[in-house]
Amino acid sequence: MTENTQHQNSSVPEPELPKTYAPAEVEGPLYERWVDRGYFAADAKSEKPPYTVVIPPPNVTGSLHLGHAFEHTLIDALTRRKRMQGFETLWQPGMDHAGIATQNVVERELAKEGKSRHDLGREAFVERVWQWKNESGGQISGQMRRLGDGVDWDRERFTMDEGLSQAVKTLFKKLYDDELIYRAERIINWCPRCLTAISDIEVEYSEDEGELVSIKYGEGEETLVVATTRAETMLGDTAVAVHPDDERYAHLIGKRIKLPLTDRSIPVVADTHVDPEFGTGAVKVTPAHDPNDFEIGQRHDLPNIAVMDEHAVITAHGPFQGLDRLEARSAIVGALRAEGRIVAEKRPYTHSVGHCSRCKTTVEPRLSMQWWVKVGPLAKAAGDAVRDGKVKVHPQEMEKRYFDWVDNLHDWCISRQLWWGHRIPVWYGPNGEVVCLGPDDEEPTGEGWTQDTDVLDTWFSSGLWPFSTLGWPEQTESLEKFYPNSVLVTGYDILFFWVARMMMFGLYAMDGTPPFHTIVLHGMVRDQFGKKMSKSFGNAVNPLDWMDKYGSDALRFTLARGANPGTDVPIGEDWVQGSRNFANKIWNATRFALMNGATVKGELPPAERLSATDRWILSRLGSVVAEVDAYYEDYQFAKLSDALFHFAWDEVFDWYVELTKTTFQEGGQAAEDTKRVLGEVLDVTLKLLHPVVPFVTETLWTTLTGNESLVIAEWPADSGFRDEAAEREIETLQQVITEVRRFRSDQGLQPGQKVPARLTLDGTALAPHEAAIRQLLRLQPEGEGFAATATLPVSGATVALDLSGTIDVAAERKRLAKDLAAAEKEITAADAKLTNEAFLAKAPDHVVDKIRGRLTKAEADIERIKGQLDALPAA
RNA sequence: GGGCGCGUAGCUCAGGGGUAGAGCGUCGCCCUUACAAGGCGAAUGUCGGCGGUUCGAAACCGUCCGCGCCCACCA
Repeated sequence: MTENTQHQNSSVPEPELPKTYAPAEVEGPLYERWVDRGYFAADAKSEKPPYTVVIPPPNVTGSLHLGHAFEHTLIDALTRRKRMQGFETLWQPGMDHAGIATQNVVERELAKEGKSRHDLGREAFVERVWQWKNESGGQISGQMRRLGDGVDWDRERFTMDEGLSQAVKTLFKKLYDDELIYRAERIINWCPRCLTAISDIEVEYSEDEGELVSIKYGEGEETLVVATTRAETMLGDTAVAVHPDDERYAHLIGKRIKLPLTDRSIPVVADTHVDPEFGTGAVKVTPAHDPNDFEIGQRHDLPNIAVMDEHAVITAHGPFQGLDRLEARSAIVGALRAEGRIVAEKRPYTHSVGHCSRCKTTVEPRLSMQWWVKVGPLAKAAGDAVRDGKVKVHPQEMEKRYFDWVDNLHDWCISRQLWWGHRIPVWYGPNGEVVCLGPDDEEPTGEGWTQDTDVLDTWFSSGLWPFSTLGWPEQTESLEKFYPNSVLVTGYDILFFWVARMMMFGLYAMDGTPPFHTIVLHGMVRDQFGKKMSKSFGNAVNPLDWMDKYGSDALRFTLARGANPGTDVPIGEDWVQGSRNFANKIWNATRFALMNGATVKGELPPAERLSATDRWILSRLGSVVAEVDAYYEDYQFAKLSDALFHFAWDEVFDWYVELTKTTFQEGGQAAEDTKRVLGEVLDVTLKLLHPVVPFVTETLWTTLTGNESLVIAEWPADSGFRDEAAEREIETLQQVITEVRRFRSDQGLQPGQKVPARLTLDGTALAPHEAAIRQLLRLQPEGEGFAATATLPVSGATVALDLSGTIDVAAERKRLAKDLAAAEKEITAADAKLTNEAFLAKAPDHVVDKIRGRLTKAEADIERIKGQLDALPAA
């Protein structure tokens, strides 16, 4: 006891580490130091092999949520490890202009001032958005710094900046010239609130309650009944369609019938699209307001009559003009009822209704002139790149979704009737000229020339992100060095929005080179009960709150630990706290090591000279390095974090460190050797942990080694050292100690209470560990008048404890009886197996051996337990 | 209507033909001089139901029940 104290005071100075782990103080100064030293700067001229990952650009509108923190943790861990492995690493930062989202936010700001964007005009409005972007864009960068994202800030890009805008124009022009972009009038998804077209995937469908009404069309003999949920569109009907084989309506096909509430008559057409089994088998056809009807209209050369404007307000002349679509619906049904044309009253009907993904307004299909990307050849190439194995998808199950999508893709509507975004580079001349400008072309200045007023879908520019950020279309050194990207890490929710588009554009613009080799799709962050996080539900968490409270390391570790491939990640505050506790544990263990002279200086002592304890931990360390590497290569973040957690805490801190205490007390060469081994184990463990928990490991490692930074340290290699004999020996030691501890606990002995004991270890593997056993179990030398009242034979050795009559015999009998029953059950089970000929004939040898071993052990246990029972004093 | 996935300890989830695992939580003892943000010990599950394959099934197959997600132009 006193010796130990002396040892600390005399030979080793107090470590520079504060006694208490305070995450905020540890993390505070590190990040800017890393940036200032240029660790994260990617050098295109470097000889090192490149490793590139782009940030999925967050919307400038916002701040980062836990989903970003999660994604960034994964990307940062990957790139930090690669950097340590000697790659020239580029973690590309930047933001997305997020067309509709941003415009909506700024319009809301304006609304507070009682203005609309039209009050400002286009130019002033766009100016206002830029202003807003410049004011709020810094938030995200601050959060990324706090998280520890090792990005190259000098390369930060924005999808609307000058260079990227040039890239957008270049690609548009190329696609246009290749006739892969065209302009056409089609039915599109229209948001009557955002006042723009949106693409198919920007529509979210939900099962909504509607009402189906049946309306009688026609006069006299020539009538039929149609069913609809959208009565208001009847004003734009230009036909009724029936199935060609439907005998009920055969006599009407080709005839014209009267359209109620109007003075028009419309034809009855035969079209196989109609399902005779559904409803009445007759469908009203409104080509201007329904995509199916539009196609029927095309087939039968029907006119398109639009009856609503961009606000979904009725424009058709008559009593309904000016009514909103919903008001019009009930008004029209009312009018029809008055005419006696409602043959079956409204009945509830659940059907799929599309909503704008931005504002949830019900989408109105609308006939409109828009710009389109002809996706056929692009999507084919995007599918093939994955099919051919040029691009790998993790987890692989997601491939199927990807194929389903790219193989069944409709043309992509890329024009938006917004002001914020990349303006379509097409000009119209006074004599009907249409000119698409490239990035270097002069804008036409003559009388009557105007530019297309639409902007591009925001995903058009994000589709170029893997190469536009590197300077494309210029053939820059960076493009040469860092394209294609190594891996893309993003959520499965934007597989179609973003990943597939990058694949299409990357392959197209970069001569068939896919934008990345590997796609890693992660899940969504959820709350601790697995519920989706949302502001309205009140379970959304600001990552900064938890980082302030527990540290970025703790948040990162928790997120990494939950990252099972492709699955959603639940997270709760308790878990972050648990990770903070882990960081604290690492902190304290390292402090202990430093106080006891752990070192990384000099060669490791030769294995022959090392104790079994040292050989065991070095053997385990090698295995863990290999294991962690394998998990990294397979993007198994949860597995690698968990492996490190258990190795560090259970094996290094709870066992190895405890065992070194005895060695350090005894001193001598063994202690010197152990100082070096302990230093080695911490050195490697901190390196392995660094990509996930960069801050605390940096502080501890630089203190331990005196080196500049862990960020640029070399990633550990598996030493290849394995010592199975030592591993078994220490395992036995652990079993003995656990067994005796359990006995002590059952006996109600206080942990600190010393007990006189006699150990008989001669001839067993445990002989060299007597001092450690005594220390860990608080066993004293037997002393005078030693009277053993409990003897535990374990692994061939015995531990006799002098409990001087205080033993709780009843408790011990109970425990032993339980153990005995378990062992007997084990024997019965093993016997049954080993006498089963079918089993013996078919089971592999190692299984049979295992069962035999189990039998032997159970038999030995029974002997031991009987001996213990016999040795117990009478109750 | 198609496709994918999931139902394992109180909660959240790993595992995956050969004696049921982790984190958090629970119970008991302890401020043992790195750490109470800690140590030691303990309890807890007919691995959704039913069939089948197998020497052996929580795992493989079939089926049913319950959940989730993605896709789809059925008025």
